[in-house]
Amino acid sequence: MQSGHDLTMDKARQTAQGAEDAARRLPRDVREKAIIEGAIRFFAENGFEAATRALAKELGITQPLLYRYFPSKEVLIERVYNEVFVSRWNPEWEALIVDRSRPLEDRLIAFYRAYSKAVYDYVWVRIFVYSGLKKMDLNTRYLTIIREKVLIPICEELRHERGLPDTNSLPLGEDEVEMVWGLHGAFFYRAVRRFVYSLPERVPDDEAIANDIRQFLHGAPPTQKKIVKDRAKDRS
Amino acid sequence: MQSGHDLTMDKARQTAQGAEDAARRLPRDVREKAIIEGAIRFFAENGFEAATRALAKELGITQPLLYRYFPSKEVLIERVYNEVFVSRWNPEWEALIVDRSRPLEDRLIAFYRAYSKAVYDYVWVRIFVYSGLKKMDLNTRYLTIIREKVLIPICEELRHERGLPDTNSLPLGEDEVEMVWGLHGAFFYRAVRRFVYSLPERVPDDEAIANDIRQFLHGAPPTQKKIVKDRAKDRS
DNA sequence: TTTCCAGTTGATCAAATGATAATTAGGCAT
DNA sequence: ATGCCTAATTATCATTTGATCAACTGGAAA
Repeated sequence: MQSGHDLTMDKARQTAQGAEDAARRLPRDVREKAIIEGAIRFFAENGFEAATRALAKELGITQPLLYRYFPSKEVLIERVYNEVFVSRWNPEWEALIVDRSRPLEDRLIAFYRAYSKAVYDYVWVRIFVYSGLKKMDLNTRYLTIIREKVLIPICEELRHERGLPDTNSLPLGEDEVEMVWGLHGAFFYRAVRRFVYSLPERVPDDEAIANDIRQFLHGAPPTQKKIVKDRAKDRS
Repeated sequence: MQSGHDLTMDKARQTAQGAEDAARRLPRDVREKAIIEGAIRFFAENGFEAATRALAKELGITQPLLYRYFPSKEVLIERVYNEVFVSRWNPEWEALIVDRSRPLEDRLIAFYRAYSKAVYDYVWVRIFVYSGLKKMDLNTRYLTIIREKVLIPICEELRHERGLPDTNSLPLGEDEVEMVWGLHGAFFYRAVRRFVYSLPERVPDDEAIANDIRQFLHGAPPTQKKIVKDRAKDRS
């Protein structure tokens, strides 16, 4: 098989070998970036237990070269985390949620659509789930931010929207926050279905998200009123 | 440290060593069961890439013994899947959803509470997510069942509830099913938060589930009516 | 051209891993 | 008590894995 191949391949191998060709002898920073981006895709696909040799192969380089750029696999993985998570959170989103010059429905749709552009992403979702299973505090920290910067503000806007007491006179109850976790779950589980369980996207995201929000806002008031009433009773 | 311990430990070690004592020389079927149950907990915690030696240590046995009971690691993992998934689906649940002698709200709350008893479980959730990341068709198959046996029936009940045309005269649209995926996502994401991301259970499950359902049922009609109306228009 | 240096590779190590074979030892039937 | 059957262990193998090091290479500077 492949008889006489070797001679003709010898030339070709230099430009296209393995999955992607990796133009030999790159400047340091270019090669470093190539490794990181390759590592992101590779670990998102195969998990962090996957072998560095396989990563190198996919990059079209040899395995020891990785160690010229990163002192250990662990450090490389750390870099992958940073690259994927740190710069995908846009602080403007926080202001968007509490901008009372617009209807709440518009704000929430705008926020979750914008957020989906950053987060409905193969690499993001899988690396987030992988690191969650590994019990990295990264996830806990991230979800704490979600809670503080997204869910609780939404709770407060909901209170305001319905003319209910603000959170100073009546602190938020866990069940109120849990209610909004429901919205967030509907939103995030869509990405999990697609990127973890490989189910197809059957409804365009923007449409599905708008439905999520409308449904949430229509459904919330009764639950919310009940919760607040119960809490007011408990406190007397 | 531990001076003179060795002598007294010698006896104790026979009954309690490592994490759990593993009473030497068990009958074949008992040991087999012990291995499987240990493997379930072990792989749920550490993922399927984890080493068989670590598993053996946790079981209080030696690693080669595993191979007296299972020809390969892969076969053992297969057994773990079966043990965790096959027998946790209760066909009675399907009947419960479509039992029109009860209010839909009651049925859905009853179903999701019962389902949560089987599925809000450290082992179940983590193994399901692990196998999803590995792209086992197991997950796709399972979620197909969820779709057919749970989500679509709920859609049909919703149509009936609101006096809308049944699915024979107007087939279900993907967006209608997607809407119910939202409920399911709120439900399942609660378990992911707890067992994958290690967030605390802040609201009792039964209560949170009842809120999910009530909110869903209050929020669904407008969305649903809009969807059905749009579809009727498209078909003309 | 020659020198030099940074990018890259091939060879290799030590530890870990899945798996196997030979050996030991516990408990039941006789 | 004795001997047999088989559960369980010890020792070991081949492969894989993260990591290291000396040698090679190609282009820019002298």
